[in-house]
Amino acid sequence: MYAVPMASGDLLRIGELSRRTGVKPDLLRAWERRYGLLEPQRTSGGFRLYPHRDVGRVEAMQGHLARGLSAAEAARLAKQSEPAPVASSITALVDDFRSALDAYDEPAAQALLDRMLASFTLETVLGEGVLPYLHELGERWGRGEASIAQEHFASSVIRGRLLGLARGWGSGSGPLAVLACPPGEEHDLGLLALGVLLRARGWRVAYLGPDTPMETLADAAQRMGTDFVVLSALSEARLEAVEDEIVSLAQNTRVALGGAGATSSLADRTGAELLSGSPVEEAERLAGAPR
Amino acid sequence: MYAVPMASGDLLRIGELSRRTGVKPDLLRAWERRYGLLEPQRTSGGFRLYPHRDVGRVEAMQGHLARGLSAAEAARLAKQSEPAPVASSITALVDDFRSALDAYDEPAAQALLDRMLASFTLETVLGEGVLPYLHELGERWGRGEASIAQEHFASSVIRGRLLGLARGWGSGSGPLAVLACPPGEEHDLGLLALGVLLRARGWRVAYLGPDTPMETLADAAQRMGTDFVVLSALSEARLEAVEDEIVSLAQNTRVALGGAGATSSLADRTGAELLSGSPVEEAERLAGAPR
Amino acid sequence: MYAVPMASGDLLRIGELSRRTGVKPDLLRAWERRYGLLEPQRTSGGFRLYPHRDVGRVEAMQGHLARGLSAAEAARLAKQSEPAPVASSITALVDDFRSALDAYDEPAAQALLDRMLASFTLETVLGEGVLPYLHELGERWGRGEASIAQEHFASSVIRGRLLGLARGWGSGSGPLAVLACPPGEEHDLGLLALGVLLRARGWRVAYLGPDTPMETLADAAQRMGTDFVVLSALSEARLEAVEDEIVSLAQNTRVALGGAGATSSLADRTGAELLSGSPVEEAERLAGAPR
DNA sequence: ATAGGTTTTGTCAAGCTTTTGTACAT
DNA sequence: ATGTACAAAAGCTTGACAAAACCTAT
Repeated sequence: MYAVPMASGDLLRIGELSRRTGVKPDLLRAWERRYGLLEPQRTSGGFRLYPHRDVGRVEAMQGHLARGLSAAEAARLAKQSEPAPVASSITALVDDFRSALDAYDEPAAQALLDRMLASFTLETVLGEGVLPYLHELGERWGRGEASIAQEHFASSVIRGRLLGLARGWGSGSGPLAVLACPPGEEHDLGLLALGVLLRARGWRVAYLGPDTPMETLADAAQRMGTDFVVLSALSEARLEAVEDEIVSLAQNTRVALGGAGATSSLADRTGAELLSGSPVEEAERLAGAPR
Repeated sequence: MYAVPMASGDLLRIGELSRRTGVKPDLLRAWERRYGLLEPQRTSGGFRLYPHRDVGRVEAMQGHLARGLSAAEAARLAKQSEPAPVASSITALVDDFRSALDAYDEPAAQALLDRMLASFTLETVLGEGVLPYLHELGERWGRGEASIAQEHFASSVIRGRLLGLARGWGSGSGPLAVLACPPGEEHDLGLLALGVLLRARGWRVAYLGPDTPMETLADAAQRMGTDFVVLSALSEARLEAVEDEIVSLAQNTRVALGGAGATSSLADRTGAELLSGSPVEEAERLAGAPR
Repeated sequence: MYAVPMASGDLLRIGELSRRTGVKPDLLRAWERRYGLLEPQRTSGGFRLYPHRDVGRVEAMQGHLARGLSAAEAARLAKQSEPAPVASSITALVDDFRSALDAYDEPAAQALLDRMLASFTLETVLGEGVLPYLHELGERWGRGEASIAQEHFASSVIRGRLLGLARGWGSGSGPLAVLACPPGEEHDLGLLALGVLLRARGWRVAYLGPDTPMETLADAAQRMGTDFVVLSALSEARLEAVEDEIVSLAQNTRVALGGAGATSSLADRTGAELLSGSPVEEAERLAGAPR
């Protein structure tokens, strides 16, 4: 039964496991008895000895309970979800991705995107891979270390990929978001990422893209019967230039302002919401996802 | 794919049909009784259930009434003017495609693109479907018949699809073309189509897209060791503004000018080639396609 | 729709489903009783257990209700509608693809191919989706776990798609490859995949397909002035049967042997090259991919 | 357009069972 | 440490009910 010599070291007794997880010993035993959550070794005297990894398992159990799952389900999941597959870290892939784009090597960049998407969630790929890369590229350009050609080349590759992920994003029955940049604003990749992320959470998306006149936006929103309009700009001036139109739009529709150009004072003045976080954060918040 | 022409679809009860058409339930029942305008199914309990298409029929009825016809006549016309059900030629598909985009119906537009691409060659789909549609949309906008929102929405759908077809277009060993629009020029879909068509003929493509500064273009072309640069603009002024740079670029590299803004005199003055035909024609010519 | 197997996944009790959708438990039960909207499993004690996907179904129901449909209609649509096409990883898509083909669900399989191709590169879709599936299907058939009908069904779906991707692959100016299977060999999907991948790298391809007499092949190669002939077979015997013809063909042209039936000793004896890797690897190698 | 009857659908209650955290006796 | 007990929370089924929506007929 005990079998296994158990090479390793750290074994916890039930009191210590309880202290580390905040779960009472009685309950730990109940979980073991009822759901087989843990399978501790025993001392010759019968005391339970838990391997250190069981701390994680108990915490997973708590997490699932907190999300509202039944105890039986929570235990089942906590037992099965041991290994985090841990592909090579995303930062390594992003480094390669940067190199490929810097060298105008489109096929390599595409292959790296494939690998990122295969190993990580969409949120991670965008939030820790693609978007930071774009941000950094913009800064490098500001410092004269990257050419506009490089930025355009990279943008085109990424835009193609995002639009590919977006195909069909107008279908379904979720809430509808209309996405656009104000007149003069051409940087739309962050907004595009937001759209894809909202889609991943079940929303419908209608994408109008860069440099969209406000009259036409209001009209389109009305004709689609939308629930929600997002305006995004890197430059605050671009948003301020249409402040009045935002005010009137916000009277009929829920409006949110995003991108570096969206400030809280502007949001206050116009009656719009402010999306101050990254697309990943804001998509999560908007979709009310507990995650 | 998303498929299916949607045999059935949603069935509306009389209240909802009334809400969508603005015609009171009593009147809808009267039109049914008196003129047989509609022939709804019934629930087991006797409630009327209208197929979605009846919305259109009621709207047609309203239109005829507004033009002064008698109710009997209006109903007769509304009943007979059902749209042709089957679309098989590319023009029919393009008609549907236009309708879908006009209605901001992205999934339907995607499904139609699927059908076009499944039934016709890329050259046909672009040359007789997508590009003429874009051209027409531009003209409708010029006449105030289409909004910019519609143009942006359609552009985004089409751009996503073209970039999808373009994925991996940098790989292989064919001749390399660098594609860009001059500074200030934002209309790049024709150029994108050219790139996809060149790719279909075995070329490699590096795409820099709209609003590309000339210095950076020259630099990128050199670093990639390109054989060929294409500059495209709808506005002649945008090309003339960089005439000198084109001249110097053309001394080291083969350069072609395309789009409505490319004129033979400009080509003559700069030493560049002129792409006077459509992307389909020019791709065929450039790739020396035997047909 | 795709749904199906899905052994695991987290299961929600009615309270949690209610919390996530905002629909009261009573109403969820009523929808189940009256319209069969959901079909939850039960615990041994009789509690309902909903798969996670039911959240989407309930949300679809809510969406349709909000649009004014009757509850009965809303439920009907919510039941039939696809789960929201959420961008997900290639492995998830491949799993669904496998399930769809196993269930003889051709539209679902096509839709999944669409989504894979929209979101990933051709190399990834073939190399990690379609080809492994075919391989596995062959093995299952060998163990008697899959029927011939299943294999035929899957083959025809995939062949149709590959041929669609292949359209126009003879045009352009890249190197020309002639692809064929030797007499008696009917398994050509791997070869077809190789052709599509070579095409994606700019080659021209002439595809003669399964069961091609060697005289025909030699004649075609000569008349097209080809650079390269690929012969592929799963069975080594099929290639050995035409060993002499391969020898003479290889004296005039570059010849490569692929498929499980191609062995290095045969390649040595005939003077042909050996393609020992997967179609993806070999296409990359042959086309001298930059990588 | 009104009147009077029917169907549909969300909500609630009563009475009973299962699940699960905690307590306690051995 | 084990096993049992217990009570709160959450669920189940059946049945009923009323507001909203719809019907026909006048």
